[in-house]
Amino acid sequence: MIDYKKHLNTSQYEAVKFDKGPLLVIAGAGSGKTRTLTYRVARLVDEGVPPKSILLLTFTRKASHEMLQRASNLLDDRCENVSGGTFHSFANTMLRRYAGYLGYNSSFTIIDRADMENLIATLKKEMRLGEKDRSFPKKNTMASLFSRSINKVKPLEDIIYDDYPHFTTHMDALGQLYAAYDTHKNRHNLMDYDDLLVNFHRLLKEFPDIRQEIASTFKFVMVDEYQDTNQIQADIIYLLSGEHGNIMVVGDDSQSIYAFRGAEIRNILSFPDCFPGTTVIRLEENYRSVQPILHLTNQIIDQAAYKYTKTLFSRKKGGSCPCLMRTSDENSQSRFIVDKIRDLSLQGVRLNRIAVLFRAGFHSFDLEIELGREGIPFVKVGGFKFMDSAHIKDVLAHLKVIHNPDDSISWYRILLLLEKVGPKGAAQMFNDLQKKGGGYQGLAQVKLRPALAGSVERLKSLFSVLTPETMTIAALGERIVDYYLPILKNRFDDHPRRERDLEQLLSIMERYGDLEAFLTDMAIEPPSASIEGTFSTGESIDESRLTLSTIHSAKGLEWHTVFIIWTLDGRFPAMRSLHKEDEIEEELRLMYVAATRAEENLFFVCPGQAYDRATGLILNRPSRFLEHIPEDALDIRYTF
DNA sequence: TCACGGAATATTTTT
DNA sequence: TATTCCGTGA
Repeated sequence: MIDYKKHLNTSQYEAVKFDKGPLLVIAGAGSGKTRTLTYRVARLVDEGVPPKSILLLTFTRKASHEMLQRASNLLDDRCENVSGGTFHSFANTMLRRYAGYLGYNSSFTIIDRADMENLIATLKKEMRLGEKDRSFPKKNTMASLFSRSINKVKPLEDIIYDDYPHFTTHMDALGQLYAAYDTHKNRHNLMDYDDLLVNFHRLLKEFPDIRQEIASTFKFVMVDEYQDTNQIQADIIYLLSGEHGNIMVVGDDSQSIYAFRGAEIRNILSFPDCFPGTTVIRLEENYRSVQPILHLTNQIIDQAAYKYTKTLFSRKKGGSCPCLMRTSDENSQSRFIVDKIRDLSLQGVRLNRIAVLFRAGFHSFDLEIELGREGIPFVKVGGFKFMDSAHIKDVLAHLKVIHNPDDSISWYRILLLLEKVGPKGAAQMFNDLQKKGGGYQGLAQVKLRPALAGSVERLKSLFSVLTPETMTIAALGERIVDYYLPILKNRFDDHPRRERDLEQLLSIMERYGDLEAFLTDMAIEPPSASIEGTFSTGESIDESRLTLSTIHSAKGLEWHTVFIIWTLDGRFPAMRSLHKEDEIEEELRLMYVAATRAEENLFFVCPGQAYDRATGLILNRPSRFLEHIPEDALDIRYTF
């Protein structure tokens, strides 16, 4: 028997014991949110609710894994069978089953952000839009624009007018591109991340009996990080649980920092209106930080205009006052941190208990150089992704066309690898191959210029030996890698390292028996960024490294000592957010998230002045979020 | 039409 | 840092 009362505080216990109906848990930073969800899952299963009928939705695979793992440890293995996962993976599962209803084939391919961008860029070129126009948005920006329009459920025009007014001149072209992008996906059986949600939502909305079927399977619905849900996700939740109303959502409005991706803080703020009769429980005891840090973070978040009021408190005694350190310039900021880290090491604080956080990836460049010079080992998180590297994508493309022969993106990628084949050539060949019936049978019949014959022959013979019916995935992968190695060596100077990555990929393939499952996982639940082999060249994978991270990537984590750099007004909050009220609010919440990562020591660092290229202004004041904090909460010092 | 080199440029990113 | 875009020569 689990002794719930003993392991939980009063509010946590109340949430865990809560039975039926809508429940909103406002879980402050470090207040045991995961613990509460975990215990509730265990409790339900413990009391005989079939695990399959519990749906637990999260934003990351890691979070969902961790919770079910911990629930299993509490109770038993039954907890592993709880339904759910990430929103995207759940949507995917349902869509594979019902794709036909939406005019899709169930072997659709999921395309990632890079694929999305490349497809848009190719279409732009084909349609000859914005040629040689420097003011035309970059592919990255276009992808954001389109995605934003979907996630905010707003027409593209509104997005452009409101958020990207400098692109209004390109309105028509962008509209055409958007339409072309959409048609292309439909025609080639492709779905991007947004489509997974949108189409699942459509399925529930447009086919009531299917909704009924799905909704009746899940008697208890739980959602983690509710403040990060967007409109579509909230609608999905409503459609799934509106009828029985057994819905528990957990989140912290003060930590909503994904509005730029469509997250709607309104979802959590107005949850009680959506589900009448909602019980609200607040978790306000913080188990992470010492009281002086909470004293400060409470004051930071007090400046927010819209929020659920809550005041975090801690029983952790001691700790010193957080400090704002003003330095002369960027480099002295870096040197301050290096010195301080030296001090801390002498006091016995290990490097992996320290983090430096910043607003944007490039804010740490100078520091990285300084750390390198001083020989202080560090990891920068959020940067490089295993799955994004070209060589991995190249190999995967060959598998993808086996599963979905219409996958134009992968075909392009494959064909572009051939010598003397560029964008034009690839487009031509892909067209021909589709006319001949598509897929690799189509490829076999394509007639070619003699100059190309050689390399294409090799590709044809590769496909002729790839027989998914009789071969394991790893075996397919091996053939493909054999074929690909010469290309790899030709293209990349650092091929030895990349070759090792491919070995890794092959060993991941060993774990799968089903091609579709493998490809889906690689798209929406890829292996974590720091795959072994990428870092471990000789030296042991010593976990004693300093962490450098964007604040976004630091959410949910904690360290003994935290430095927040570039807390200069104009950098943080960023210049571009200053004229929009809700964007400033989000910057404030971001500052709050950053500061609440610290357990014992918290330093804000602010270089004396910096030039802002975009506006031509000299920035020289500390962040406005820190300016009005009384002296007893924030200690201001100078290192000139 | 392709391949390559150099210059310019930059929010944040769970899927 | 690293990615993207453009101009050049083959």
